[in-house]
Amino acid sequence: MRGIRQLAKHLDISIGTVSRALNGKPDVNEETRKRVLAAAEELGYVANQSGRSLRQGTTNVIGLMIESSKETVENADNFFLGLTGGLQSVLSRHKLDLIMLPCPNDEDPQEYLKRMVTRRVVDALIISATQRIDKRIDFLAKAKIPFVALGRSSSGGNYSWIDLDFEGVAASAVDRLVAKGHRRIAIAVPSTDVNLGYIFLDAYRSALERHGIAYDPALVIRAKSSEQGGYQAGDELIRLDPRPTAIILIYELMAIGLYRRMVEAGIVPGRDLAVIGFREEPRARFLQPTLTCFRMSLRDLGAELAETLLATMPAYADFYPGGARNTIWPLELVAGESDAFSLDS
Amino acid sequence: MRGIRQLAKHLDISIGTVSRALNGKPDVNEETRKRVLAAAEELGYVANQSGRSLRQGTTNVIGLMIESSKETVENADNFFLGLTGGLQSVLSRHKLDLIMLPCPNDEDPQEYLKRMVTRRVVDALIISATQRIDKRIDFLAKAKIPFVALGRSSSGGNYSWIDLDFEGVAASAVDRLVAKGHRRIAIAVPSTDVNLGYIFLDAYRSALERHGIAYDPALVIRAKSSEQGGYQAGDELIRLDPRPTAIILIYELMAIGLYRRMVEAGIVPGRDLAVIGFREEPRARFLQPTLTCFRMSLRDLGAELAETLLATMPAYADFYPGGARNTIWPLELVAGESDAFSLDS
DNA sequence: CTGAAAGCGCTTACAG
DNA sequence: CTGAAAGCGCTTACAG
Repeated sequence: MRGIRQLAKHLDISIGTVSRALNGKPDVNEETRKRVLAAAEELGYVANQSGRSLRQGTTNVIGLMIESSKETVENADNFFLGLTGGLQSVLSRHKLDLIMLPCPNDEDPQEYLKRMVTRRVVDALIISATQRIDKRIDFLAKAKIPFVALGRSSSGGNYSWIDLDFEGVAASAVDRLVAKGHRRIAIAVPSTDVNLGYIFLDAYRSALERHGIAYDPALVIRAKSSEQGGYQAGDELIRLDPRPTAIILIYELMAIGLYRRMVEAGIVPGRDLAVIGFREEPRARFLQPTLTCFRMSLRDLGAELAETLLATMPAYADFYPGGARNTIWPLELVAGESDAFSLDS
Repeated sequence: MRGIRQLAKHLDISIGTVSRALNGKPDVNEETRKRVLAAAEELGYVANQSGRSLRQGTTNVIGLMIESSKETVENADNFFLGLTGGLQSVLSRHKLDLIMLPCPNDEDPQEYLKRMVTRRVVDALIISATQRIDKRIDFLAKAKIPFVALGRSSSGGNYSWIDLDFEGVAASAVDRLVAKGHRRIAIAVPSTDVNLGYIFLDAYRSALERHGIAYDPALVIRAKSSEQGGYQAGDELIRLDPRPTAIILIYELMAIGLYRRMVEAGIVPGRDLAVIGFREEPRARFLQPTLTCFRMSLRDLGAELAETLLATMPAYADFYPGGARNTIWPLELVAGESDAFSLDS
């Protein structure tokens, strides 16, 4: 007998009025509202979410799905935690809460998603690590669950997504290296089916062709997106003959492993090999020579994700007009020393 | 009219029976159960969680609270994601789901916790980053919400916690350094009020005294638990006169910044300065010389956390007898090259 | 401006 | 073994 009923009894007032007062409905006497608010505060009353959800048909919770596969865990860094601040800054305007949904390794991501969605734990979802073919997108679209994807995919039709500007990064990395005289430019891409690998590689290829440099599949190194992967990529790199004079990494932490392999081989990054990383990262900031890479605000990206998501939710679409949105998120070059030399050829 | 009612109508059976069949209650005809399960699968029916929660009074969801302050975001690494696998491996046995609750920076952790708890979004909680005085613990105890803390605190009475073996780590680090002839051993501890800083420092102090070495407050360097912090700690270290010959870091990523500062100063870690880090970390694995540090399984820790939590929940206590538990989680020394020299004195 | 009542989707005593 | 009914805690038309 705790809950709104008890609070109402305490105030000697009906539960309907209590509810209206608490929820800021206009048709409540200001005096009454104050009394209700004060009593709620005093007794520590907060509406039971299950009761609300059941009645309203919404949970007021937004889920951020995370695939906690071994590789993700090692590499996600604090990418996701970095997003939460921005996401919450927008969601809190609408009294929506954010929860993170870590998909267990041994559960199929689509099954997990389906379970969370059909159980109605969340009103809407943010998914990430989109695969080239991603069944989750089709499922969410079919189930009419509002969602936004962090990452493009070939799946689905007209859905909202935000993706990093892989094209811009690849183009500006290649441009920069070519301007410094490089012609044999290697690239490290993920060994998995994650869509960004394809996009990045395509963009690299186009950029090369724009400069009249033939695309050479031998210079594409597939590696894990980790330090270990960077070490392995370095290993492959030094075996290439003739050796590339530059390498573009899709994942900045690879630089740490790559540097280490280079040093072992007596190759000095920034002098014998130009290196360009991807996202600027506190962890890579201490590399020597400093890494040329690209900067973005995770917080701003989080906020944009939230707004894009809300735009797809009928209840909030009015605040964020425009409907389904597709955004390419720009990154800004941060010049370091790792590619600060020119080739004398 | 979707939901269990629709499913029941489809099967031409009562909703009560459908519910019992779905929930594995014994008093259901096997034939009926099969039909229900098949139909549920076919129609993609999953019980609405709000309905269940409201009726049962439980959500079957366990929350892992994360404070996403700027410092945590930069430093948490994948500590939390690393825990989720182990947590889920245990929780899934009881059909409990895990969600992560990121507390916004601008919200008081206790208020956030209170809101989540009173709204009944979760049945129980795992909290971390315990402060020396942590109001959350008192609140949860008073509200009778089952919880387990990752980290000890001076707050609260008899509650369940698991904490890393800071005493063991400090003792074995000091023992090892003393055995190699070090007497001036510095230590880097967090600049915040997080409880582990106090525990670690106390243990370091006792270990020194055990070896008859006087405790010197000047050798205690307060720094942020990050690479930047490591760099600053290094900066302070080289200003100390006489300079310490060894340093123990409470956070392994500090080693990256520390190394960098040492190299700038012409001091070679592993030759001129002995360094011992804390938790082994993929990120620090590529340091040269390799870092002496301590190993633990995040997955196992997650599993232990889950079992400890379930032991405090009336509905599950039978499976995990023993009541409130306090566990010191051991770490195993991984010898590296960063302290592999002896002082000739 | 307020109260009484319906009903969101489920589970679970209670009859039979 | 099954069905009919109550009720979990809320919000919201509907009267007044």
